[in-house]
Amino acid sequence: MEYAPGRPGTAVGEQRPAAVLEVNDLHAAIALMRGRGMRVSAARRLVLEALLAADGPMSAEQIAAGIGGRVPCSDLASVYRNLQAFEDIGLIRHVHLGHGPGLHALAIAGEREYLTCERCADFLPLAPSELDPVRELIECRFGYRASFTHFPIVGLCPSCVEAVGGDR
Amino acid sequence: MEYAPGRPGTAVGEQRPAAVLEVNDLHAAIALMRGRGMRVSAARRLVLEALLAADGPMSAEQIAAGIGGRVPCSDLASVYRNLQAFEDIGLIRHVHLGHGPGLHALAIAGEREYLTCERCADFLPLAPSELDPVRELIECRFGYRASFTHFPIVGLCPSCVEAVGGDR
DNA sequence: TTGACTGCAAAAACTTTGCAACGTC
DNA sequence: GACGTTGCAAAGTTTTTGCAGTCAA
Repeated sequence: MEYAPGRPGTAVGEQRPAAVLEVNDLHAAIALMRGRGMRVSAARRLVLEALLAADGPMSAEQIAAGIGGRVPCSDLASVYRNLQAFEDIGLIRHVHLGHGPGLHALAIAGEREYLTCERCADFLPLAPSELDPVRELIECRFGYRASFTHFPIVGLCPSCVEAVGGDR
Repeated sequence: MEYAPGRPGTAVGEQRPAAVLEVNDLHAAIALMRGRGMRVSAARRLVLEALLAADGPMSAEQIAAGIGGRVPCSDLASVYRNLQAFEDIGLIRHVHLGHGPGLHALAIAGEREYLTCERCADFLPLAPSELDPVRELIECRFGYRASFTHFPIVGLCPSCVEAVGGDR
């Protein structure tokens, strides 16, 4: 069974926050790479195209396999290296939605934080501002400044809450 | 969430058995095992002793190495199998405090939820009731019923908030 | 006695690294 | 032409599985 990323549930927070990077297409991403002194290779283009075509975070393996497996994409090791390089310049970020491989997504229009369901693996991307009240409550009570960009809030989504009943 | 490509036994977030009541010593744990039809072997005793002696969650490797490395403990594969078995009956649970191996702890006197620091790896165990206000806020706003037993709240601890300054 | 459990070995899943050849600037 | 990047191979880390022998009930 595959992890099946790229299927956000009922998007509560789909209003795009103020763009941080303005990376809204391949050319902008490439411009950013050039600006940082990175070379623009075919392998890197393919990684970016896969991420742009996806509707959610992808695993390195999915990216290496190419979009829908059609594209004879680059080597998995190169994909990992490039994901790291892209993350270093802030072009992408990765998130751990439960067990399994880390998932990568473009850092388009700023950060995303996640709620994810441990039962059905659905996830809900949010703009950080939407979780600010949660963050404030946690910092007020425990002093910790929480971030849900890299490790999400895990729990049961509304459907699964209903499915498993009121308890638990 | 559950990423389990052909790997039975990695189910995350399956409905767990009712929380273990007052497993506060080796005998109670053994009684629970017997009650569930499990055999009580030397290897299993060692795992339990290591967890009882620990002052926090342990990795499988630490458990296999024995308490302080003194005990010629059991095989790592058996440790993993037994941790799985113990978790199946609700005797222990495991948590992912950042990258690295999963960490295991007895489910003594109910659950523990965690806040963990992504900078210094410190963690703060809490009784679930302490996080109920956070849970309520999340469920009210997004419908998700969050649980921080398996994946903690990740962020910066008070010391690291101070160390990195006001901005993040 | 029986079959659950163990230790050992091997492998799977995910990720990183070394290196010679290649392709971008 | 220089050197950053690639693909291949190998290895590292964490966890799982197969198997024959062992041991708890």
